[in-house]
Amino acid sequence: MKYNFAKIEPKWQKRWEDAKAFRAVDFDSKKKWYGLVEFPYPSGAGMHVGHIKAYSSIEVLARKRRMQGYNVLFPIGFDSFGLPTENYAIKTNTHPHIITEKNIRHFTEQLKSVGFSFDWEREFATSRPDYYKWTQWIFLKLFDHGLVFRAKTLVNYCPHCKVVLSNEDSQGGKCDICHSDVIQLPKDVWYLRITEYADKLLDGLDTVDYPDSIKQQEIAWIGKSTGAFVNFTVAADGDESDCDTLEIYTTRCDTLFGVTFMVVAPEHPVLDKYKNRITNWDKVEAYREECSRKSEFERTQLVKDKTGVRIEGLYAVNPVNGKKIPIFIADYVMMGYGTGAIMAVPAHDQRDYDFAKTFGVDIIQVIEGGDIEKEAYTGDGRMINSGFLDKYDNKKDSIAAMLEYLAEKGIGHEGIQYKMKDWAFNRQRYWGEPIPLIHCPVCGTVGVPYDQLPLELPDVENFEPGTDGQSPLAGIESFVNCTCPKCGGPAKRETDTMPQWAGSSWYFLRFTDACNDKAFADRKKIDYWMPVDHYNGGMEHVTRHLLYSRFWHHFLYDIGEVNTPEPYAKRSYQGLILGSDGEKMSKSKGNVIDPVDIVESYGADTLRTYVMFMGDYGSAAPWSDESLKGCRRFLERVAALPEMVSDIPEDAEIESKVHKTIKKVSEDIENMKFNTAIAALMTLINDFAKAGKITEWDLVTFIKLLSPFAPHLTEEIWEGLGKNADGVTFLTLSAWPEYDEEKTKDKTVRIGVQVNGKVRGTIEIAADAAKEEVLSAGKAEPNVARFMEGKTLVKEIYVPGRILNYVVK
RNA sequence: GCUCCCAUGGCGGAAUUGGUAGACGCGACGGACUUAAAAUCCGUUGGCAGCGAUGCCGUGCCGGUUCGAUUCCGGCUGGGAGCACCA
Repeated sequence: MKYNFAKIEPKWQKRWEDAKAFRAVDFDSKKKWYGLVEFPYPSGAGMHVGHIKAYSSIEVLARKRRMQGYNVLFPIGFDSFGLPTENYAIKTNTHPHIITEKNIRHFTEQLKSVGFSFDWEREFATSRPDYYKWTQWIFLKLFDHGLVFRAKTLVNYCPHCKVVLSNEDSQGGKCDICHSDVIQLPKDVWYLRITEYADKLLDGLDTVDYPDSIKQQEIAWIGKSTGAFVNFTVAADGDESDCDTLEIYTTRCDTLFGVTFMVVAPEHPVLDKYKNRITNWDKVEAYREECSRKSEFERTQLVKDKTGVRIEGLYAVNPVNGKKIPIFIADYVMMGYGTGAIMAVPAHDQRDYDFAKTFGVDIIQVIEGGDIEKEAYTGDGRMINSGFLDKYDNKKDSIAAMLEYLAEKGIGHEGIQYKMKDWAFNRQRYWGEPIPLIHCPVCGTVGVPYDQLPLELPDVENFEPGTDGQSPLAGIESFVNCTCPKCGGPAKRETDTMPQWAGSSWYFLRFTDACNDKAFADRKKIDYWMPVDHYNGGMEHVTRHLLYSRFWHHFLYDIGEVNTPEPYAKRSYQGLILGSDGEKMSKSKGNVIDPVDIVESYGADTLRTYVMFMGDYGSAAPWSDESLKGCRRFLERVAALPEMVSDIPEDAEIESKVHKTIKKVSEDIENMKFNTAIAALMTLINDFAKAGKITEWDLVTFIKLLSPFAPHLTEEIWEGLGKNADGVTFLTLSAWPEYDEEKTKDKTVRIGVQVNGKVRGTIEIAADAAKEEVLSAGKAEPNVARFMEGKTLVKEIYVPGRILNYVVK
């Protein structure tokens, strides 16, 4: 058979589609398997070769599962709200809706050309009202349960995109979309109380099958720490009656006796309260001003050189020893973590130490060890200069003792802090889900009634965000003005939209029931399909999409809408495909590979096989046209296999090799070791070539094993064997081969024979040979005998089937 | 700075979790076919020495445990990812 992929591939894609071969059947009695890939953002650039790799793993598993008799749900949709489309709309003055639908058509065509076995009947896009109706519905549920709140705080703001960003969207101080520097602005924004779910998100990790790297990244992002809140007293010089408490958070409350000053964040409200008491207010205000102009990036640059201003006219009192200590304002203390104020222990904290050295504050050592003349000592040791704590010599005991003391005196208590912050949720942009809230002057903030959903995104003339920091929706009076659902009085709509991540936070649920207009999904269907059995996606989503969607799902579980707290039973990730130069693919470097070009010139099967063969699935690997051709050569040899089939009796040796390959390929696919699965098939075809002739069973088994990787070619061979006479008995739905364990075992084994740990020869022995027999066979090996001659045998080690080692002196 | 991960031929990568290092593919070299090239097929391919059998060296570096270490432990060096003044 000549390998004409250009003819074969569209032919089978059409036949599978016509026969609805990959349709998932709700409530089927077969065991369900739900495989998920991160649905694409339909950008104008079209599909990237990285999409192919990301989707191929679950594709291979899904095809194997169908052959194993599972009822498989392998869906696809589009995550179609977002800034790139909106920016393109502004540039071309075309409605984002039109651009989006066009891009979706393009993506669909491209995905189909690769032959992915998606159930296209469940396709949807997050920007369509019948979908975002339910995104809004879930938002309202969050609102009803007190998980949506508005607060004026310092927020991350991208001046380029003119939009407020969440912490997750501004990792490393850079905007997630345009990569420009993010600045901090005080702004009134909507938050989702994800911190309420911090513990559930942490604990849930123990119940799921995620790689450690993913779990650790989520744990680090959530950043749970246990410590203590302690109340210090602040008072004005000369007027002790004018006092207040200043609460701090610390993880080392046992060092309280070493506190020599306090530091508050520049934005701390205590400053405003004592404005009239602060004698150097000019300096304090100037410093505040200076800090507010710095970007997050600048603020984290000067790690060594601490800046700050001493607050004159105020002092604090250390609650454990009554000592008066100075208070400073400095930007190394953040308003967003803890209480925005710290107790400074310069002897045992390097930042406090640097600050104390710069400002000439006392340093009192309270833990023995190190050399505090040079640097802060952060290790463990015996407590000193610490009153009742001096008897303790480790931090666990001293912290426990101090906590007890604080509780007894009523000056502090144990507490928990998280690095993760609440999710800033509104965006001052057009192309997103309208936030279904109404501002009523009488009733306050009121949710849009559920029966009025979806709150449709109105058409606007101009998609450009307003210079006043408002969404384009703010300019549409017919949208803004409404009546309050509670009191019926005039009210105004919220005009901001939801962030990019809203639609993807629950999309996997929609796939269980994509067309439902009564609920986000039918509960029975959720119960049948959920949780997702295997979810593959990129590492870049671990502290964004993965965290957000787990949060929403935990919430939906808590209000009784879904059957499990965790949405994904198993998560994996793919490594990047780099350009042939080893660099990350980018247009500017000119090293981008377009999957469509590869499909056209080499075929989808070659592309699919290659991305799975390139290397370890989880690692980055550079693209190589030469290696791609190697996979093409392999498939051409496969196409020629039927010519080798003849009516001969099964050769025992070949049969054993086929059984071993069934085992190897089956196990490797389960372990996502796709490269070695394909290597095993290459080895087998080499063995076939050496044998010259093979049986039809050999061939059929081979193409079944290869089928998940190269479904079109193998389907064509299957048809050529007359196995698809009815037109619907597809190879890709046939039974996965089973192996006979007995036949994977060799009758004889070659083992290495070592003398003092060095291999000196090999012997071939019966697999079940007795130890005595093997030991004498080993000694008989001429080269081994040469190395043992004249020496005394000290020890003989035989690991059956593995190694034989003689220790001689 | 902290946390985690990684290091194997000219290249991508294998190695049954302590048991013959380098599977499979690419590239390279030699040969067949061809007027020629491409394609295809056959052979060789970690380094050094040797006609060869074979020997020595070899999984970033130094040391340890072990009959035996790519695998385990300690210490370096180099690279990657994440977090980043988190109190």
